[in-house]
Amino acid sequence: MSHVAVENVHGLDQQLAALDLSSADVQGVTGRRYIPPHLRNKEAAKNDAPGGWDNGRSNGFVNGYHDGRDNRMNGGSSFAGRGPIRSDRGGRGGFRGFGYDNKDAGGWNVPKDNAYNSFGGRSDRGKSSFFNDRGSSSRGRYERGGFGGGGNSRWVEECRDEDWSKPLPPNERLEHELFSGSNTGINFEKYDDIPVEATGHNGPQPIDSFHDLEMGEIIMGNINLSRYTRPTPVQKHAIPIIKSKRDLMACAQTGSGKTAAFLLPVLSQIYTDGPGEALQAAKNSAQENGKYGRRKQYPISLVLAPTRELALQIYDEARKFSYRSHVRPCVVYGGADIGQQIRDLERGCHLLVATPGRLVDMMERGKIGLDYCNYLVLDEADRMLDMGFEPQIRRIVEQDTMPPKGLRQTMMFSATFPKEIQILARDFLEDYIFLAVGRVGSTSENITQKVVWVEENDKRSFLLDLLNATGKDSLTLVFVETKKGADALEDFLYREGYACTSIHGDRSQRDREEALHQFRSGRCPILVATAVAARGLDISNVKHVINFDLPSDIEEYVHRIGRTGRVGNLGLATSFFNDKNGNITKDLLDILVEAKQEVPSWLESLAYEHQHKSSSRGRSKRFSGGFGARDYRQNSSSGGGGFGGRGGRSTGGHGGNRGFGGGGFGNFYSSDGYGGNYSQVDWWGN
DNA sequence: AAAAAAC
Repeated sequence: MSHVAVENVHGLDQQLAALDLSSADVQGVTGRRYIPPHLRNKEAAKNDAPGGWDNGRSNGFVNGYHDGRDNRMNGGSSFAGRGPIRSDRGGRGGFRGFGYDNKDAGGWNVPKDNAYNSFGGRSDRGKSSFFNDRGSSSRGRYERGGFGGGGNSRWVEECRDEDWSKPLPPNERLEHELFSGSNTGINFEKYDDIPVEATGHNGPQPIDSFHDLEMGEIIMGNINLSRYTRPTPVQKHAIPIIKSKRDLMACAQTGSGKTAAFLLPVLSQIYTDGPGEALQAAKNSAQENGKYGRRKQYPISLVLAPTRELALQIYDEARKFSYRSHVRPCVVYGGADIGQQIRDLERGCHLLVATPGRLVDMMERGKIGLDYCNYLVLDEADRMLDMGFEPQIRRIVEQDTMPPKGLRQTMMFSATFPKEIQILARDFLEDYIFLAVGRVGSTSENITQKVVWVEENDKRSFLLDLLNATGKDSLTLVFVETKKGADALEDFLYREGYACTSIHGDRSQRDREEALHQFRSGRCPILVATAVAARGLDISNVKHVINFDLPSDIEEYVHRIGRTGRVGNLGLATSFFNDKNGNITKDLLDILVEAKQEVPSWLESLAYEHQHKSSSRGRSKRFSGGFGARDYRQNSSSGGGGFGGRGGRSTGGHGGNRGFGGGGFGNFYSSDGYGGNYSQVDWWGN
């Protein structure tokens, strides 16, 4: 294989040295011969690794993981010598029953009970006999509740003549809970010159300040509490578009504030307009079904997301911006107790965040009616409309009681939006404005992107070196392609003494949420993840995203690395590339060039080879099968443009790699059997 | 040869 000849120039040691990590305290690189970290200092490990924490790495820290960290105390003696505890795994730490279980005991919606206190201060509310029957401990939570309060006639009366534009009284405890998070403020000042494209007739002027538009007392109050100073570029444009009741397809870079870009104007509009017909519908449902527990909710706004954790995250944002309002946000998603979710819905639901499957379930159970849903948001819209999700979206949007397009307002957001999916998306939009902030599908220049050649067998060793070079207190997100691969890598890292956890679709929802929590909190600063964590998740302090396995399409890559470098912060993304990744070569190269990143000359050469060997490759495979007769390939962004066709591109100037670009290197690869492989392989079948 | 999304 090609590796033989590459080794001297692009061996692991040289590549590591070139990575330029901030605390590049990488071992085993000094000598000529690369020594895998887990084979180094085996003797020393026995002596200087008390408790086995750093398992042979004697440079004083293991991934910034201190002996003094408090997770150590959770370990029983049985963990001596085995590394940190994974408190999210039942079998490992014996630690379950502390964290999540505790939360569970109080009901997963405990925070929402607090949210409901936003109705507090009205001592006359919700004192139904139903809740008063309960024991004192639960009454404390429920008696300030509002709409869900059981007695229907009272509830109906209370809902009458409410002015939704006026804030409800503050609640200090809830306010603290919602807004004490650390990184709510977004600093996007330096992006004023970002290119913006808005097409569609009569688009409104962008705003420059949150005060430029009348968003109402409640929204402005919550913006202040969130410490938002100025709108981000996507917010500047999307907010006035949504406020002027236009449909919208919006593309903006990862981490640029898309969630608030739709939540703020939608909620603002709901506060201004009030509940309208939805209130009457819920009232009727309540009257027809006298018993508590039979009521159907008619949300005014629906937000759909492709993963459960993202839905949860959007819901958490919605809680902030609905503080002190009459709007009660809810979230429903699979893998969690549906009974709990139903009970929560029945306490009132005006803005619903959902994953598609569970929402369909709720609709079929008669718990949710979309008849009065005036606002529909598809977050990560290209994912929501791809082959896996499209039927469910049509089921929800087109084949039920939701108002048709034109009557409802539809908004779509994503960082990537392949042309093929944009065409599909038009089915759901009416007279929409297309908004592109930055170039669609491009990456933030705040992210330093590195691509390194690593053979499969070297990946683990290389990963350990990267982890060891990562500073303390910074989070590292490691993406793999398969769920099995995630488990295997997590086990490996665990055995090597790293505080890590994992998230993927085969883990229980409880474990998934716990893993994310452990990662977010820094307790487990390494998270091994599949695509489930690629999109939308906003985790502060992710310093390094590692593509242990590169994804097969470039959109996935863009979203993955977008977990770092958010809201103006700097981030690092390192991708392991080898001859299994030929399918992404060209698109990856384009992304690197566009984001003004250093391009390894071997990647350039490979892209050139690839272009020659198979001209019709691109992202087409994702779209060629699933959409019937329509030709979605016509716009494939990866089809055109030859190697030499990229204007203004310098092929030299890549430092140490100079001299290996150009035809010679490429010829070497192809003569070595590399190229021949690629023209044949269809990556997930055929 | 995959991930995700309901039970």
